[in-house]
Amino acid sequence: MIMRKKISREFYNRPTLTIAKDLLGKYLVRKVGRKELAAKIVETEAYIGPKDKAAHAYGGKVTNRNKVVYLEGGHAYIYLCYGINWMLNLVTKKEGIPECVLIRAVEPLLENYKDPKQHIQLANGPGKLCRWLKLDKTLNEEDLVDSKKFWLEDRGEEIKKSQIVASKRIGIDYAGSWADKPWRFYLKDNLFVSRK
DNA sequence: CTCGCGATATTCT
DNA sequence: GAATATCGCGAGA
Repeated sequence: MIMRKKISREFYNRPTLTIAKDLLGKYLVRKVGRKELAAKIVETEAYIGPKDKAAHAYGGKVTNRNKVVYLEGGHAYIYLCYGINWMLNLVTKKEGIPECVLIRAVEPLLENYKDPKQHIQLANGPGKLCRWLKLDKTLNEEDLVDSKKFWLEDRGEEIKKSQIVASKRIGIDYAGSWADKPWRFYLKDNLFVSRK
């Protein structure tokens, strides 16, 4: 018997760095037609609002793209990067505070698979996990607390503090000293994280 | 194995 | 017009 508890609004109304760490070991559930895809989160990055040069909301600016980040915690912020890859973010904190957590890698839950190597390759990167979960702009601005298509679950997995590794974020060298913040978190020794 | 680069579309200057 | 929170391929070592 697997415990399946949908994550509620309160979860998202806490400090963003805390949420980024707590998300490890939680599950994303995505409903496509009759099928349900589930994947365990193994890697995240925090983006802290107006003061974080690497964040889209740096300086408190609002654009058509990033306005979703200003919504109440629990919404999905999905946008296109490099014209090809969708990125999944979870909005945190109250309305008006533009903070979010980028989901960088997940472990797909599969009943059977032939090649373990392929299994790992399915979702070990922010663009790939969106492809696997069939996430695109139609899911942007989706409220994950209410949604019937896409939400998060706690399946009772406990992650010990010693299993969480903090490191620098990836792909944001343009952000100067902000690029050095240890705001990327992943599960130690997990094969599904995007990079070592 | 590592490295370099092109794809491709949305956004901002 | 330039930049971008990436990916996958192909060349070379």
